[in-house]
Amino acid sequence: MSDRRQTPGYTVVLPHVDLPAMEREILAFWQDNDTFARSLAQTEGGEPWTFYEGPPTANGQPGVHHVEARVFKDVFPRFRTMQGRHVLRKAGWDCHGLPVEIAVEKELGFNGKGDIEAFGVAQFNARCRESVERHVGEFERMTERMGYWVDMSAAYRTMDPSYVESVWWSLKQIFDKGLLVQDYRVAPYCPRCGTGLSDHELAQGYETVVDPSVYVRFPLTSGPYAGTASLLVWTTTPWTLVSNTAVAVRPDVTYVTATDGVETLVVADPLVGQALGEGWTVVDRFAGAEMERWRYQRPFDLLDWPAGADGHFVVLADYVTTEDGTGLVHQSPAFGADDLAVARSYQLPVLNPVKPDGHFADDVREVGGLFFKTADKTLVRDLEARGLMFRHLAYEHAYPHCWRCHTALLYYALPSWYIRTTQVKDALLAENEKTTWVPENIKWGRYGDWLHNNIDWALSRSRYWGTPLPIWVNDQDPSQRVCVGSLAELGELAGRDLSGTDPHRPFVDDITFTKHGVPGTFRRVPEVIDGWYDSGSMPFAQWGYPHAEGSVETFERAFPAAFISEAIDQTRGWFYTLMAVNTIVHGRSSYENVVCLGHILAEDGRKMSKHLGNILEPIPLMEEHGADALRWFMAASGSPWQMRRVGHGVLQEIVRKTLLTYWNTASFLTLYADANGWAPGGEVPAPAQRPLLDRWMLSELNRLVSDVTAAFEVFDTQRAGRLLASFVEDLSNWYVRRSRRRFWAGEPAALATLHESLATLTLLMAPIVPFVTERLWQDVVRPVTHDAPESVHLAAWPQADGALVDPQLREQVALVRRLVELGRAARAASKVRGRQPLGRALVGAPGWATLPEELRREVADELNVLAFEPLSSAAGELVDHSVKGNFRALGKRFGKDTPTVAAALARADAAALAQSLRTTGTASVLVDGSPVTVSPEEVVVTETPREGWAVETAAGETVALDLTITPQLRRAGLAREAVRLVQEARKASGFEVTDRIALRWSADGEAAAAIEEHGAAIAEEVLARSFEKADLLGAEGPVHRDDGLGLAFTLTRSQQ
RNA sequence: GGGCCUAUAGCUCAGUUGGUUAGAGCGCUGCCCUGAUAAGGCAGAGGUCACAGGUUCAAAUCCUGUUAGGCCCA
Repeated sequence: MSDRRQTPGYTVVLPHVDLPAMEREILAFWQDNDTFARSLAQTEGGEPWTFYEGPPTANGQPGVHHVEARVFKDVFPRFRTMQGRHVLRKAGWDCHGLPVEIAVEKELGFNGKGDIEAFGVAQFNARCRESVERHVGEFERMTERMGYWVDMSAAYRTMDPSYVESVWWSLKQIFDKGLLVQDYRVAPYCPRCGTGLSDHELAQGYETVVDPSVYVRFPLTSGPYAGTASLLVWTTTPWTLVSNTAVAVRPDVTYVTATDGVETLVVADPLVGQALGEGWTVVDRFAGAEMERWRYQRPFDLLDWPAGADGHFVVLADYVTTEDGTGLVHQSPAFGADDLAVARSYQLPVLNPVKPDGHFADDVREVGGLFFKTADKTLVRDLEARGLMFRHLAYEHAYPHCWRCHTALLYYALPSWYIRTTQVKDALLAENEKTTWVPENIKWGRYGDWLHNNIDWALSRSRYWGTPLPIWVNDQDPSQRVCVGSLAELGELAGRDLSGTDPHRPFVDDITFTKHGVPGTFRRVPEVIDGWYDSGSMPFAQWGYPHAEGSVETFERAFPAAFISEAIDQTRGWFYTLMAVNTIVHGRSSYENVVCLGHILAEDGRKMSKHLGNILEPIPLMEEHGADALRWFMAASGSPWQMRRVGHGVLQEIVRKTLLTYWNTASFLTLYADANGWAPGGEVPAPAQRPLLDRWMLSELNRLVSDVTAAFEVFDTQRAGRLLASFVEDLSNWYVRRSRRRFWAGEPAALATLHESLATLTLLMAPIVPFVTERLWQDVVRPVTHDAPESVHLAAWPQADGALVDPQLREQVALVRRLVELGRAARAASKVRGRQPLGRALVGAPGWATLPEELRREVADELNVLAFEPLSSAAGELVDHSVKGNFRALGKRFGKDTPTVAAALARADAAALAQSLRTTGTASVLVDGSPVTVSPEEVVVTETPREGWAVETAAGETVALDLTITPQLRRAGLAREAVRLVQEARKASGFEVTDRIALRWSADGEAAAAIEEHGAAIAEEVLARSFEKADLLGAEGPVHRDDGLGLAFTLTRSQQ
């Protein structure tokens, strides 16, 4: 690989590293050694842990948000693989759908379906296919660079014939169950272009227009007001009154009858004034629910009502509002989605007198042949002539128009194919019940709510690039329909070999067949299906199930998935279709655990968009900071299930705080192991024989193993990341820092402890940051471990050794670190620099008395003090005591008397109380005149010395420093000062940390005395072979001087 | 209009089963330390924990409502 120094032991890790360059080397290493495939081969016999890849739509460039889900799709499979599970990872690409078509239309400069038809569907679809293949390449590069291990060579593509045939097979299952049906669907529709519009298209075409606003009387013919009152109905589309079917009211709204003395009208109570104006008196009030099925006389009699069909009565609907109009909404199911839904629930007919070109059918009386909008005038005149018009105004509002030709759109019922998911709603809810959602609230919230409000799945699309709906209809008797489950089956029906036929439009459109003895020809319906159905079919279609050889076995082994993960927008998308398709086809959902991620925002908190210019592209981002940094961010920064901002700042911080700290700890290990010729495997004391600090580190390590494992088991990468980061911090900034001298000396226990910690840490971090852990595995673990696997990703997940976990030691080291913090604060406040040794410190803290001497020395060392005395040993009159209640403990025992007891404690004689607690373990206070006994856990006693000390105290713990500096202490301080100057000079002269030196020095007075007194110690500390006082006049090499200390010296590299 | 999420320091975010000085990192200022580190330590500035009620001896935490932002659906 690069210029690394090989030694018999470790490969020395240099402190400075170019992480992105290192990652490229690792990618080559994995490729050369086929590591991913080996990890699968190695776990072949293991219990499967099934993962499904939700196929990204291969449309447009991959973005940073694609990295997010892909990190999760990689972390858990890597984790499970290390645990010995067999985790198949088959890539997939979603190829069909409107987004692809729109992108191609844009490339070709097209302007709608007419252009596509003129261009030719075959050529158009070929362009779509080409576009998909182009974008798949970009996704593959991003996937590769980020280290997402997924088998792209065997990727499923939803446009592949075997995939399409498998989807056909599943549709046939649904068709045979009677759940795939044709019905009407109301959608925005342009009568001039003859096409439906998507929501996206709709949004860009609103124009302000003036429409008639009419209030029309519908005389009641049944119910309590039959013949005496009329419903008052408001609409801005008089032309839809021709096909009026019902009037909707809201069941929980109060309605009234009101009269002006001449007539009586029914309106919603809140709208009486607004709808009727002045001069009306309310006669009666009733709930909307009471009005159900009151019949009325329909406004126009221009259409023949279908024989046997009901209609023209009041229906109940929750979508009715009392914001405008009259609270009574005219229903025309062919021209409103809400109307259609209501009509379905009341089994009302769908009458559509308007032809697809926007003109009334010729056989409609009076307005036959008129354009729908033009008919308004005629109809309004007619209503006025018959006395049904209550009020007629001009109404200005935004109305959707075709963005291409500016024709007013109409909401129009088009025949459409549905899957009756409402009929399997209970099964879906039951499947959801069995599913584990992360985060949990999605299950009952966003997703559960969606299931509860389930509506039938509108499956068909009047488009070109999609899985063709495999239904052939008899052109003479449309009730005869055949759903085809494969090309072979179609070939049999058509009487010719169709294998090798592209199962897309227009090729399948050309295939027709007849049935013996049945008049008419079967022709395919023109629609393709929703691309979401394709992706929902992936559990079986990715194997070509059931047609492809071996697909049945493969499918059954890998169904359902243990784990899937996508962003939150997939609740209504893939999470739903995956559950819905498989619940209908296979009788159960296809996943057990689902991790649902929040969205990724730009650094400015907004969505990334070209328009805003705040896009971060994934590959450049990874080339700048490294894929590991981006992966760590995705897995562990903030809450992955909430939306998060990504930017350079946060990635730099991850690199500096976590990845480089980890790296440099390894670098430190190899530096001193190399310097001392040490490698693991030799004589090393057993953990129990090692110093307490080592045992503490190993205790933390084994805790970490179980905690991180537990976090991964419940898919909590955030927690795993926090645990790992704080371990790295402890290892580097406490364990290594505190143990430096032992490393300089090459002490096996220290080196072994650090090695063991790093080796295990590397395994634990491998799923999240596979690159840097691989590098260190190769340099720090593999060369010194005779049976080490070739890659960290082929290694087994570590097991915690509970015997090494020592909770008491954990507490004690935590105390040590708190005391060090207090001591440092005291020093900072006293302005005595850390290099100046102090004679003694007083410590007052629960737990100090039992703290092992070894750990007390840690405190002494950090604070540079020579000795300790317990605060409590100082005579009472030198120490102030204060006592405070521990509310947490008191609250449990005293409940609502807690404040009283706390107040009593605060009033009590603190010194006596402390004394009693110290000697007898309990103390007594008077609460409301009666004595109450408290334990040490229930009070916080703080002891502070009165005078002459530098004191810091917190939460009942005190450190006090004796600031008296004797001449002896001063000389020791000067010696330390001299050491620092020499070390600085060593560094400035570019010496290696292991170089021996010859030192010549000169000084006067106290400095000279200090250096002579501590000469041997100084020499040892700075690795001086020779250490002599000399006249430096005319000395060779540069003379280092420090005027403050009055010291001058030269140093030269000593040979051996 | 409905469902869900979010609101804590200038910024990014922690904050366990409610417990009395609300934390960390980044950034800023000053000082200190340095035989690994792009590091580290101490101190300072910076908070009415969105708002209003309620429950409780005790609320950032539980409940209700409001406001603002986001996502999805109508």
